[in-house]
Amino acid sequence: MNTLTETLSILNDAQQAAVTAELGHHVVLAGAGSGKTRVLVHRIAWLIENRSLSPFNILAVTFTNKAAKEMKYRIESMIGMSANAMWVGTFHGIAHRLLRAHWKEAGLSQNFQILDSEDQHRLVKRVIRELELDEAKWPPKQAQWFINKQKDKGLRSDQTPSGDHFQTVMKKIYDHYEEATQKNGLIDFGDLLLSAYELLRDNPHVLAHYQQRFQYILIDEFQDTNTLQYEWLRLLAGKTAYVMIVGDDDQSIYSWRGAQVENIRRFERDFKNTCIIRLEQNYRSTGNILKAANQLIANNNGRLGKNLWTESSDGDVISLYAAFNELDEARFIVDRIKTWIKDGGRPSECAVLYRSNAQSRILEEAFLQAAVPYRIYGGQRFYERAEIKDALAYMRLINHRDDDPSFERIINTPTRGVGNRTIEIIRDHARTQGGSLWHAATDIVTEELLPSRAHTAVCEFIELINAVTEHIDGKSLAEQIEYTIRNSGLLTHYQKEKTEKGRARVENLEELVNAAQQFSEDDIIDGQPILSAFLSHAALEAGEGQSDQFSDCAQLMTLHSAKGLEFPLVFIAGLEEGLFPHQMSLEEPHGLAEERRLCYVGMTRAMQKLYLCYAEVRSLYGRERRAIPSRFIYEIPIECLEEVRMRSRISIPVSQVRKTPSFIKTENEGQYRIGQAVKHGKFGNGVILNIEGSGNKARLQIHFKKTGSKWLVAELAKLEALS
DNA sequence: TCTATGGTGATTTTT
DNA sequence: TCACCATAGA
Repeated sequence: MNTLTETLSILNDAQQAAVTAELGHHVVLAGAGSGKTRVLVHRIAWLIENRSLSPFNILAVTFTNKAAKEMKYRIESMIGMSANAMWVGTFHGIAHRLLRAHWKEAGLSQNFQILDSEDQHRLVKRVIRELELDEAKWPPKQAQWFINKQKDKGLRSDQTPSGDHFQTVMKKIYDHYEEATQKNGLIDFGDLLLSAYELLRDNPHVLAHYQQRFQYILIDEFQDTNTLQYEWLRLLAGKTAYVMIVGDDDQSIYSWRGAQVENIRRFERDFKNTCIIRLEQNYRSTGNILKAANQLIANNNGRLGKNLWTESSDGDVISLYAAFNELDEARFIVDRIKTWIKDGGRPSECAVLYRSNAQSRILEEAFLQAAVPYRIYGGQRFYERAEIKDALAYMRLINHRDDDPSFERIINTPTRGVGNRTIEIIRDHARTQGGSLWHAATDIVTEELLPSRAHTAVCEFIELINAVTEHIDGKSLAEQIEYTIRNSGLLTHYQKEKTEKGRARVENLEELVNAAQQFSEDDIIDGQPILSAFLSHAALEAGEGQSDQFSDCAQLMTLHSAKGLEFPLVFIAGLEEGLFPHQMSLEEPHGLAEERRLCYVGMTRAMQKLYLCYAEVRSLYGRERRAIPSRFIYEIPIECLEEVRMRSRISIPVSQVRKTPSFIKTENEGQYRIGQAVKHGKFGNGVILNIEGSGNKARLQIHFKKTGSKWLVAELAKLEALS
């Protein structure tokens, strides 16, 4: 296999060590831009060619579909054969596959459907209403968050501790939610993982089968794994599989959705004789950018330790622009991008990164005004659009009559005279008689329990679904969908909307038929009926946000969505206290450290040139506020920075601002630790957010449940430690 | 069933 | 400020 030996020689020592490491457990600490994917792909190829492992015995897990696809593609082009026997996928995708194959052992119905987060939100809302709870007091969002958090920890509703009133109510909502999903054969994202975990845990023969099969397991972005994913891995790996995890603790930016960086350390403990390999040579950024990023991240405590270096030159210094306000900031950025393009660069080589989506609007306007092509990442994805979800709800109901959320979604979409009152009657009937909404509706119709107009409307709906079901039988997937959207009245409904939006919706529906056409040729999943497979695909892979993804545009996105990407020219906008680091994060234990990692991720996206921007005045929620430059700016070595001055405006030189770094705080740990729960005589319970100094002289920033954040002197505060 | 109005509250996102 | 919601009224 010449290709492999040849390409091996272009890898650096650390990369080669990772690729050719003898079978065992490995942690690969892969810094930003250190060629992580390349190592993963080579490793797999090496295992197949030099250790004669069959692709069949390898499992590779990623977090996003995009990463999974890329990995699979690169492996196939490297080993020169199809890697279909190998399982490469996301945690959710693999869990889904397991559950389809073993639905019976997992206690699911054969045609279980996947709820995406919007579906989940609706269902939680429905449950809260049914429990007659005040929605203002018990926001569905919060309940949804609670439920997902429990599932991330591996807890079913009956396993969640009921403590105070809040816990008790949440638990009750979770309980009813779980009942509803089970009754309707539905499974949410968290449930996919949890059920897959329980499947392996409770079925020794299933577990043994997969343990025997997967002799080698690779997991990418390990810093993003949550408790449940970790336990699942432990279970699946058993005592025999070798596991290689790849990750970077400095790029852990998802702790707020359950990711546990500590899993990297746990791995070293739980998997015996683990060998650590560090990839520290960076192939992406210039020396200055790297030096600045290294220095910044050095302010965090408890790192696994890693220092990126590069062979490339220092390059340009980082430019810092103090904008007068956010408009000025946006104009400046667009102006510099215009210059970049004028000098022969491409728009797509430029990225503007920001902390919160709200910042994108002003930027967008500036791009529009200057006629520079741009694209905003994120936003609504294809399979999440209302019209697409409507169409899919029809398909789901056709596929499975007991899918209540789908029933509710389309019973009156397009409007067909089934009002709230009627739906309420159907719900009531379903509740008292048991069974699904569809079942209740057919009951009500045969027993003629409705006023005549509503009766006809419901009758027509039932007949419509039945007729469509019958008619599309035996047709191809695309034909099925096309027939359904045409005959359900959905297409006509959107065609009637004369707005630009309406036109786009019609186009999207047509695109859906197109997607179905392509699907039937590509993806065939383990004997699952094609429609069912397509519906799962739609839920698991929401698709790209925008259609013009390949055109040459400047890229606008949040710092979070920039992870994994790289651009020659990068701007980080809004480096201001309260915005970045965000106020909300400052009120959370370890929040600041994560914000700093986010900044690190942002900076390390830049290959050639990095701009940092902040506004001296920023309007937020309609109020103009004086902004303080972000502490992150001061954490960058001054020799890497150069302040940009614009025309007539006067800005404060960095050196001068630097004299008053009053907000720079160290996180020295002493008797107290960050995240610790404490009790104060007057303020009640709180959590330590920040520590300055040490011992009794230390000042503690504590976030109290009742009164918010306060700085207190440890000696005087008389705190009682709770944990 | 559609539209107007007012109250609310406002990070980060993948599956 | 603005977008999202729920509810009221035509």
